[in-house]
Parts: sequence; structure tokens; C-alpha cells
Amino acid sequence: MKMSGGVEWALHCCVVLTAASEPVPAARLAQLHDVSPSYLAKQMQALSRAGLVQSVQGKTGGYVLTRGAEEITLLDVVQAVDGTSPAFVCTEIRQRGPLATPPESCTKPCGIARAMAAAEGAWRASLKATTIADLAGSVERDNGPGALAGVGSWLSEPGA
Amino acid sequence: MKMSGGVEWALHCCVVLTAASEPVPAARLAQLHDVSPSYLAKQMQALSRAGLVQSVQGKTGGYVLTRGAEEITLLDVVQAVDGTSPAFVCTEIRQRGPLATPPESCTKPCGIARAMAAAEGAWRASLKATTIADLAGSVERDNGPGALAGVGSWLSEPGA
DNA sequence: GACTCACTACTCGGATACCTTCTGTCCGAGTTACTAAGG
DNA sequence: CCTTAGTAACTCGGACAGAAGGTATCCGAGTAGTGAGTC
Repeated sequence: MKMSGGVEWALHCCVVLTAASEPVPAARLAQLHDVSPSYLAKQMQALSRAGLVQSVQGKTGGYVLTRGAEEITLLDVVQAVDGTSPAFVCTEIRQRGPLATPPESCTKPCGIARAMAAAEGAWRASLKATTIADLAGSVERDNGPGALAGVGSWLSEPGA
Repeated sequence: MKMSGGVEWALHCCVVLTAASEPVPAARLAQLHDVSPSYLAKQMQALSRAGLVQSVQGKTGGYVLTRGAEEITLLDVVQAVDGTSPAFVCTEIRQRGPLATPPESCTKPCGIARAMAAAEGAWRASLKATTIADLAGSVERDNGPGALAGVGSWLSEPGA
């Protein structure tokens, strides 16, 4: 089980966008993080499709958060990039083989599927409890106050 | 993010092995579930490597659980088949780019990594709280008492 | 001086190759039960 | 009848192809800003 590496990039980008007051191009975000511009663009497209960020076209275009950072949860970002389908998929093998359970007895998911779904539910609940604003706060706490402001001003500077 | 499909097979096999009193060959387990024998053998090898089941060679060989069903958690099985590495891997992109955080300031994981680790911790805790014995109990509850006993006797019958 | 228009440069968006990982399969090494012969 | 050697069948275990999804990339469609030309 492995999560798409783009999730990390997308999360960092969302935190960074918190400090921006104008649209930020994907290329500039890639430059800031020193990652592939083309691939990061793909992740931003996913965020745009999910409605978390809004794309602005044209010369001074870029991406902007559509809502306040405290209204975007980690789960939103993860699901936007990595998809909403659960990691565990029950293939109903109980209905196969010589001792198959008849379909009429399968009104609810089997115990295994229920347990796995519960675990994923706990995972999602944990992700939903944290917002981008919380992450921004942790950055300020870790790197000192004003760290995000510095990033915000760097984003406004003309690119090197 | 997608979990290996073999996890489902392995879990079902562990539950089934609860009802067996003698070693069960992988081929017979595959026959019971109507899945690829070769591939299921691969999953059983993973369980054996993790020490959850013991392999018995020879003519009447097969696999046996090494401990009581109440001492094997879902997490044990999932990690045996799917690996122990976490789904989210922090690549420390905060240490890259023009505004990189100096390494001496990175004594602890960044906020994003901490939040993702917390979510996976919740996931693992949920999986750890359920045992194979619990699953066996849910089978008896769903399919009626004696269901597992029937499977156990089928396993003992000479294969068709 | 103000307005209009065409142009340029920059943006996003989706369609296109490459590569790692998962899926599925095969054959060889080793062990056990069985059979038959001999004492 | 018991012992013993040999045989045969069945088991696991790891090494080998094929397919799918993630990774990385590129080029086209569209839009905002810019400058010249005109009234």
C-alpha cells in the first residue's frame, strides 16, 4: 500500500497558498519546492477539479484557494489527489467456491470488509480533524513566526 | 492508494485455518475460495515469513496457525502481506528549494508528516483492536453457528 | 489625451511515453507416507 | 510378523513473465496585459 507522492506536494502547496494574496502559477510553486513543474501541475489540476483551488488564466494567472484554510481538511486534499475509492476492496470471495454463501444471505458486508472499513473510517476521521490552517499554524510554531509571510513575499517577487 | 488484493485472501485464509485441526495445503485453500492457487501460495509464503502460520512439508503438509486466533490481529496479517512501510512517506521537500529550511532546524518531522502519521496510527490502532477470533465470531453470527465447523470438515475431506 | 484594436507572453488543461510495483505463473528442492521385499 | 530400504507423490519456496497504475513530460487552447495606431 503506497500513497501517491503527489499528496505531499499538494499539501505543501495548499499551506503555501495560505500566505499568497494573488494567484500563484504552478511553475512558481514547483520552483519553490524544487520539484518537477509538469508533474506538480498535474496535482494542481486535481485540486482544481475537486474545487479546492480555483485556476486563474492569463498572464497574471495561477491558483488561489477557494475557501479559508480552516475550511479545507487534509482529507479533502488527499482524496482530491489520491482518489476517493477505499484502499481495501471486498471482492466477495465468500460467494465463490464450493462452499459459497448464497447471495440472499449477503445483505451486509462480511466481517472482514466491516473491520477494514472501520479502520479506514478512523483514518479518514483523523485526516478530517486537521485543516490546512492547523498545518500553517504548525509551520509558524516550528520555523518561527513570520515564516509563512516570508514565503508569501517571495511568491510575489519576480522569478529569478 | 490501493491495498494489495492478496490481503483479503490472506484474511479469509486465516479465518478458515481457525476451523482446521490439521495442516491445510495452499492449493486446497485456493480451491475453497476459487482463486489462483499459485498466487495464493505467494500470500501464504508471506504469512509464513512473518511467523503467523507455520508451513509443514511433505505429503500431508500444509499451513497451520502458529498461535491462537485471538492472538493474531488484523494488523499482523495486513503488514505481513502488504508490508510494514507507511503509505505516506515524507521526502523532506521543506529542505529543498530557494527557501529551504536548514537541516539543523529539522529535528522533528514537519507538521504534514506528523498529521499523516497520526492518521495512519489511528488506522493501525483500529486494525490492531480486531483479531482473527473476532472475525471467526462474526462469521458464526452472520452465517449461523456451525458454519466454520462445516468448512473445517470440508477441508479434511479428500479433494474432488 | 483617450479610446480601440491587434499582438505577445503567459497561464491552465488534457493527451502522450516511461517506469516501478503488483499480479499471476512456473519449476525445482525437500519431506513424508506408502509399498514391497527381506529377515 | 516385524524391520528396512526404496519409491513415489505431494508439499513449500523462490525465480520468472505480463499487466496495471503511478510518474514524468510535452504541446495545444485560452486569457490577461501591453503597445501602437487612430480619433
